[in-house]
Amino acid sequence: MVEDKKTEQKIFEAALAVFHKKGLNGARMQEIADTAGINKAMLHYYYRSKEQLFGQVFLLSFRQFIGGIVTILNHEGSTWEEKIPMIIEHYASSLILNPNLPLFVINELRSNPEQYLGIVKENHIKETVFVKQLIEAIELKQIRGVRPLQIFITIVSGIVFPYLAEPLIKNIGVVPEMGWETFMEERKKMIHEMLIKYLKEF
Amino acid sequence: MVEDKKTEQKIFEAALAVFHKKGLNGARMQEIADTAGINKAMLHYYYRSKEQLFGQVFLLSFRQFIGGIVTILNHEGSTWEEKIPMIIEHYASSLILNPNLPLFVINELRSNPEQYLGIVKENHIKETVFVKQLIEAIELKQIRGVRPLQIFITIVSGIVFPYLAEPLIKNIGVVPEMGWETFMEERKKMIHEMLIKYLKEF
DNA sequence: GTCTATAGACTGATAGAC
DNA sequence: GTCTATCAGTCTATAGAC
Repeated sequence: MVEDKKTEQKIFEAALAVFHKKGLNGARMQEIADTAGINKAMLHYYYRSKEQLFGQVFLLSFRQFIGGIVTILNHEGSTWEEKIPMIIEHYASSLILNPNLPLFVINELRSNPEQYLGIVKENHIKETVFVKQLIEAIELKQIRGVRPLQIFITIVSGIVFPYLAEPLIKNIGVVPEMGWETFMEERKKMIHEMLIKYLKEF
Repeated sequence: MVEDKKTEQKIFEAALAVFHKKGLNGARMQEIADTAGINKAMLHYYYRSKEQLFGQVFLLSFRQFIGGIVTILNHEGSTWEEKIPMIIEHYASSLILNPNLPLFVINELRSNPEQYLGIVKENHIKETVFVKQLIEAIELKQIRGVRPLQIFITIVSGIVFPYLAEPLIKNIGVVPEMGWETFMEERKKMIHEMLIKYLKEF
């Protein structure tokens, strides 16, 4: 229980990679074992079943997906206006590191909505600093009276969706010519400007 | 080949429903047969293999997802400004009828990017009337100089993403209190106003 | 065309040697 | 802790009767 964290960790990292790419149904225990560079039997030795291994992978993935953002939303040292580019930047950079994460979380959450309901509900954004700052700004008539959730979803949609639909977007438009990175840089700038303009000029 | 389109069609409709909900890996031929109300052997009689049945389902689904929108984008009798709410309304209403379609298409496109590349490339939006109208408006300095693809993706993101992340959104915010329909009506209005304001006032 | 029965392949899980 | 060998269950696909 103390020594040999190594194998257990190798398995978990391999499971993360394979599950993220193939999902629960598409993933094979054999492939996870191969990726980890060990035998299939070890997966069961450390994690009992595929389902349990998956459960742990999902839990971490979900917290990774939603957790980082909550930290920003609750940041005390910045205004709501400063937080918007922070949120944009957070998603954009974490998606480069882990482009499969959002689709993985969304998919498995959709196949088993009730099973993971508890974990999801832990992450209410209603009580965050960001939302409180927006509500206050609305009351002071500094910005338009839009529901904070709508503002939040607009940011997340604008950045995350293109990554979900990447194989689609790359082939229906001009992305090949300009490059994906340039495309995403344009997007970040556009969403930021658009949102600020909409909120402040009314 | 002439008579008995009935069984073949029943199978196909069942396959649509099951594949959309469970994906290629999650779907079972048995479940499709049960849904269609016939025997499992009939699936192979009409469609040879699971893979072939899936291929036909995907093809129709993809065209359904992208085809309707291309018609709007190529509508001659409306300005770019009129088309924006049309696009929003199109996605919003088709998603109510078929909430699993976008995730299905995105998922299977991501697992086999190269296999369906040909079908995707058929649907370039570069040459559409909508894009030409936007480019013309940009040249006449009527609107801000934003890449048309960015405008299009902003609309699609804003409407489609909430449906993808529905189980997430419903539980992190205030949606339960206000209801999903109200939430989406607010979104449609917000995206429309935000985009027009951003494009026209610069 | 439609069914039942079953073959054949794959996969998650475990037993048992080391 | 780690491996090989294998079981038991599941799923696609087909053979064959009607």
